[in-house]
Parts: sequence; structure tokens; C-alpha cells
Amino acid sequence: MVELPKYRQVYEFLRRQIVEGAYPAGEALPSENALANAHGMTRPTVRKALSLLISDGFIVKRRGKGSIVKGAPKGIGILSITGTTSAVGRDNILTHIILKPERRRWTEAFSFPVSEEEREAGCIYFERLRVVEGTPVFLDVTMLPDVRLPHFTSYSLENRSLFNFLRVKYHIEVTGGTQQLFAIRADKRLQEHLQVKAGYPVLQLNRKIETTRAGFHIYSQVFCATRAYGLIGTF
Amino acid sequence: MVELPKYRQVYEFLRRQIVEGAYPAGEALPSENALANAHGMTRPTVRKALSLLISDGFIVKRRGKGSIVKGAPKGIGILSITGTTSAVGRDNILTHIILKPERRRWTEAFSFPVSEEEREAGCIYFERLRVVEGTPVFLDVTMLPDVRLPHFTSYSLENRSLFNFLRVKYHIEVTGGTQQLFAIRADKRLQEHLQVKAGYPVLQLNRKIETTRAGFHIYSQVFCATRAYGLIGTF
DNA sequence: CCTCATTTGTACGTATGTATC
DNA sequence: TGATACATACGTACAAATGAG
Repeated sequence: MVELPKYRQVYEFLRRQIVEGAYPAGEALPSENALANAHGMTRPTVRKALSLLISDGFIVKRRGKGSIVKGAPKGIGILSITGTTSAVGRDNILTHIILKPERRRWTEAFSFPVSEEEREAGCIYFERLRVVEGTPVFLDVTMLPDVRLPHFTSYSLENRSLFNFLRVKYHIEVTGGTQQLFAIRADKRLQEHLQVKAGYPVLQLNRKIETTRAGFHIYSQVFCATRAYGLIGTF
Repeated sequence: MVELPKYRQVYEFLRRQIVEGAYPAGEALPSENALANAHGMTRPTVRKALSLLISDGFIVKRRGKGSIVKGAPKGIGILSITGTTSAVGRDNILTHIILKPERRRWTEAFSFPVSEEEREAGCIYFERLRVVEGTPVFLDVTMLPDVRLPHFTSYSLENRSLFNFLRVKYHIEVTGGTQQLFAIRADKRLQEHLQVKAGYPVLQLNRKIETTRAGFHIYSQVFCATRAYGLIGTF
């Protein structure tokens, strides 16, 4: 088992501190030098951790002032790299398996081109519904190539983060991705699962997710009814 | 006038090279060491430039291989930090002023809270329509606080990037921001400007944009009909 | 299978500039 | 003015993945 790199450790540490409210919104984190001392590392390493917090939208930095904690945003941060599970408040999200992982042939990956190797490997396909505080919010369709994933289809993903699952079971780390956004009308299937009326506007997200394993991508399609929560993100 | 930092210069240089097709998709950029030598800087500086290209979705990196250029994605990259103008293909976008910049009182900034100073300063408000290849794609509503922006309302923003404008005229640099996404039905106003039918699903983007000037935010609301182009982004 | 050169990833240390208070 | 804090940039070292031989 490989240790997380130092900058990731501090990142995780600070992230937890912030969401737990150790630093109220508007307050500054300890200075970069202070953090470096406290964690036994140098300033460049701390800065790398902080830059992750910035791109996650947890802090902003002001020259001469410090790293100021942003208030917890209202909405669901699915636009960033964090998976759906950790994007919400986490405690109040339930995952319901609509279609268990099964092997398929690739047809297409949500308008993303599929490489030759991926096509040959075959496709693992499953559908999940995410329920936040009793109301269905996401319909999540996932496709990934069936290469070196022993016993994948026999595991249950009920209430489990796919990204964490891939990391601990198969050593696959998510590194980033591309996404495409559309506004569409709810069709019959979406009406049913997301509990909206016919023709209701729904967000559609097509994502191609890069990983540390070269050539291994996760293709994911998310449908989201934004009546209560908007999707939020930072840039 | 302050020079751009070195890492920004290389970033701009490589970015231009990529969009001009100097490195076809799938090819690797010169190695970090090579770039460092070529541009008279060290590897950390080059790496900073490359990390910008990654977050813009231009390249992916593979350990032991190099920085591989991604194919030009189809869609409009408005989700990232680049303004609307440079998000598109750039040559084929036209800006039509619907409402010229005028002073208003703040009511609300698209569901974002407005600070006391911003409220007191008053609000500059304007609306623009972006037309790509003959079809209207965005309706762009912008609000910004009227502080230390001499003669702003007297300039025309026709076919001009707001971000560039702020940089060269007022020394304000955009550093990032938060956005919120919804799928809505087109109302009367949107039907007219975006040329869609009643009830057509439209993407709504509320953005609060941070700048180098402390406490100065740009609030922007974008409506987008995603019939032809989806919005794309990386993470 | 092993070795080696190349390339990126992580982390160290140092120096100087610039904004804030 | 001085202290503090972040921004930029230098230089170095070793680890880990890749691909060629």
C-alpha cells in the first residue's frame, strides 16, 4: 500500500477541519509557514495542498492577508472532481441501485469516442439513483471498460463511493476529466425516477473521467433535477 | 505596466501553439526539461504553466511519457475561467449589446449575497447577446460594483472581452469564481433572444467571479440554449 | 527478464518581490 | 515603517513509470 503524498495528507486534513467548522467562514487558515512547521514540511508542499483547496472552492487566498475560508456553498458540488457521494453533505445521501453492474458491449460512451482497447475489453454498465433527504436528485449511468477488474460485477455498490471503491480495491485513482452539459426535457424514464412532470427541464452531464491507469476511463452520465439544489462548482 | 509572470508567458505561448495545431492531438509537448531550457527558466516554473494547461483541458500528463495534447473538444468552454469570448472558437463569435451599461441600485446578485461596500457603491448593469455562427447562444447579464471604474459606462463593450477590458483599463485580473447551474424553461424574454420555443429547456448559470482587487466581484448570469453546443469543462 | 535513459511526481531549501495591516 | 503573508522563481535530489534495447 502506498502512502498518500504529503501534500494530499495536509489537504485532507485541512479539508476535514474546514467542513467540521474548525475555521468559520471568513477566518484565515494558519499561514503557510505555520502550516509547514506544524506538519513538518516546507512551504512549497503546503502551497500545493492549499491550491487544491482553492480549486475545490474551500478557500480563497489574499496576498498579505492569508488563506480565507469560504462559507459552505448551498448546492451540490458535482462539477468538481469529487464523486457524487462526497459532493453532497454525505450523511443524507442514499444510493439506490436501479441496474446492477453487468457486462455489455460498447455501443457508445455518451458521445465520447471509445478507444479500440476499451471496445475490445467490453463494458461494465450500471445505473444508480441518488436520493438526498428523501427526494431523488441524480440519475447516474456509469460505463467503464472491463479490464483487470476481478469480481467487479459481484460487488454491490449500494451506498458506496465508486471512486473510493476503485482506489482501495484496484488501486485506481481519479485524476480529472472532461464534462459536457445540456439542458433537456425529462423523458418518461426521467419523469419516473426523478419524480418530475413531463417535459420538465433537467440537467444532463456527460463525463469522461481520467485515471492513473493509462487508457482507463470512466464514462458517466448524470441527470439532475435542479428544482431544489443547483449544481455548484468553482473555477 | 506589470509584465506577466514567466509561467503565464509560457502558458500563453503553449496554449497558442496548441490551438494553432503545432502539436496534433495525441502528440507530446517537449519535455519539461526541454521547455525549461528553451524558455530560460527552471522546471518548477514550467510545471506551473503546464498545470494551467491541464486545468484548461488542453493536455494530460503521463508519468514517464510526457504531456500529451488532447484533441480540441466540441462545445463551448464557458465553465472554466476563460471569459465567454475566448471560450468559443473566437473568430466566429459576435456580441450584441442588448442593454448598455447603466447605473442601478443593487437588488440582488443572482442569489449571491452582496457585501455592504458593494451595495453602497451601486451597480453597473448590462446585457449582451452572444451569437455564434449566426445562431444566438448566450444571453449574458452582468452586474459589477461601481467603484473606481472611471468612465466605464461610456465605453462600448461591443465585440470586446470584459475580462480583457478590465485588465488593460483598470488593472483588474480575474482569479476564479463560483458558479451555480440550473435547468429552466425558456420564458418570454429568452424565447425571443435565444430564438427557442416556449418552454424549451435552457441552461442557467449564476456566477460570482473573484478578482485581484479585494472585495470586487463580477456577478454574471448566463442563459444558454444547448441545442447545438453543449457547455464543456474540465475538472 | 533486466538494464538504462527519459520523463514526470514529490519534496526539499532559498531568495526576493509585493500586498496588507 | 516594520512585521507578516502570499507570489514568483531559482536550484537540487530522489522516486516511480515508461519504453527501448
